[in-house]
Amino acid sequence: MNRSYTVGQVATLAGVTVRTLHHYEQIALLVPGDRTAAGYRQYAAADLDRLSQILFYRELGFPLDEISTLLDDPDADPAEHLRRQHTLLTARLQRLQAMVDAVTKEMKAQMSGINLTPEEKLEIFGDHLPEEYAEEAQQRWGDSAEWAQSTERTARFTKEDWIRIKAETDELEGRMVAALASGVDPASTEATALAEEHRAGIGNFYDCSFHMHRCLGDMYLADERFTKYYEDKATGLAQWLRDAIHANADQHA
Amino acid sequence: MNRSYTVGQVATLAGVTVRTLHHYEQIALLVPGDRTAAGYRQYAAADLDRLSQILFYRELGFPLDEISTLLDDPDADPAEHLRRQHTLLTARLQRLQAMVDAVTKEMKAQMSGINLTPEEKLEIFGDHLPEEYAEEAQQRWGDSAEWAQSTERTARFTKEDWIRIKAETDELEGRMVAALASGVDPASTEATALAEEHRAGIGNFYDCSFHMHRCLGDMYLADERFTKYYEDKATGLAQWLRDAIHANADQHA
DNA sequence: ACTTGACCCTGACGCGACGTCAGACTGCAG
DNA sequence: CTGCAGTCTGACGTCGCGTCAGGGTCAAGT
Repeated sequence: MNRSYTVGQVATLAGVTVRTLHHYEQIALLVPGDRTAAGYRQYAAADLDRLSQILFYRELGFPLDEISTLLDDPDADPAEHLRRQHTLLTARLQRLQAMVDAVTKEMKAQMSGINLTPEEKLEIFGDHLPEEYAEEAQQRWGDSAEWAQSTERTARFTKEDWIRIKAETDELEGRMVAALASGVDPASTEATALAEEHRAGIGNFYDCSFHMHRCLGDMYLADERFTKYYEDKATGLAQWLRDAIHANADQHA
Repeated sequence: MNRSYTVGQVATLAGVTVRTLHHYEQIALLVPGDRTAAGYRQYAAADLDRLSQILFYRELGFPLDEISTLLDDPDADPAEHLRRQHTLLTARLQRLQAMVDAVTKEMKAQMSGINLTPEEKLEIFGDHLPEEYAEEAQQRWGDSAEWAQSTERTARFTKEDWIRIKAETDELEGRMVAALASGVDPASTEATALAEEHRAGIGNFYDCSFHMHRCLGDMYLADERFTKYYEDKATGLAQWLRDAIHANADQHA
């Protein structure tokens, strides 16, 4: 019965350095269950167990303090962790797959003598935040028909498409800000026209029904990241847009 | 013709901060082609191109100075980079896949009430160096019959098997060190007996012919990592073992 | 012409996650 | 009882930036 392990043993088992284990104890991430009379750390099986979890999340890029809170969360049963880990991994797999695709695409392009523009190359790595959004979005809506439509359409987007869409969106949002600033009622025809333009813009990605548009509008208030996006443009814009969307949908009911 | 970009533009395009670009210039990793009269950085298309490469290798965990040497290598045509990137990516994909497998395995185990030992859990993350070896090994020998045999056999290894094999290897290498230290001629029967034991040990993983054993022995000298492994045990051991292996193979020719 | 606000510059310090000594103690093998 | 490998606790170093501070620049609006 191998009951406990020394730092060195744990280190070699886990493929980390002794210093790392010292560090993990200092920040109270992994405190060995016991000590010998001479002060030697004694790691128990449960400690190794925890360490494996730590290393897992670490490999996925989590900061150590977040790992702490994750693992010390009292209402997180092991199965919960496993499920989370599984989804995290599949997300990473998709990201990697995207990188593979990008590289193969560039290989093809190079072989046929075409040179991609730097913007095109950067698109893969560039949209890191949108990329994270995409991961989560897929977890939420990955099985919806709209999602499939969106990925299908965006796959055919050229660089010019992206630039155009970005410009259109910016311009539209600018007019919304102006409308809000000059006190336009979200229920007014001017506002609902803007909302309808918004819905049309989404049509670039997938067919957005009025009902779905309502849901989106609600989410702009419910999800703080969307809220922040709009509130950063103008305070009250998230609410205003949501109301305009609903008014527009009412009109078309 | 959008000829040059400001830091901010590059930053948003690439999804990094301005500070990062400043940093990359400080360490001479990415120096913008030009500056305006006022001292503003002006990034050209080639700079963006280089940045995308940088971000690629960075995402795969390369330290920045290594990226420098990689990208500044004069005899590395773009196609070379693309090939390297592709292989790196597929390697990572396999690693991730292994993690996925491990997690699913643990999920299964948990559902059936069996609890894996911490050692088993750590094996996935623990062997990080061996893991990297494995990646490269697969790139080198991934299509050989021996590789298939090896993965097939190791897949059936239990924890006890690993411990036993490790112990056996350590013990054998200890006797080799002793033989070398006491001046045993690598061509002597004592040395060839050790070499034969070494070959038998490899038999744990795959059937190792004398010819293949020769190749392995040569590689211990050719590949610096293997060399280091043996030289760390005793200076001259790599050469000694290689000679003993060849002498043993000669004997059985 | 003037202001304003967004963007840019150069230091310089801070931080997370360890690496890497130094100096001293411990445990076990021969 | 003498090595020598393993362990201990500070403490400083490193890498890849984040985050101010203090000051110049640029395009737009008035």
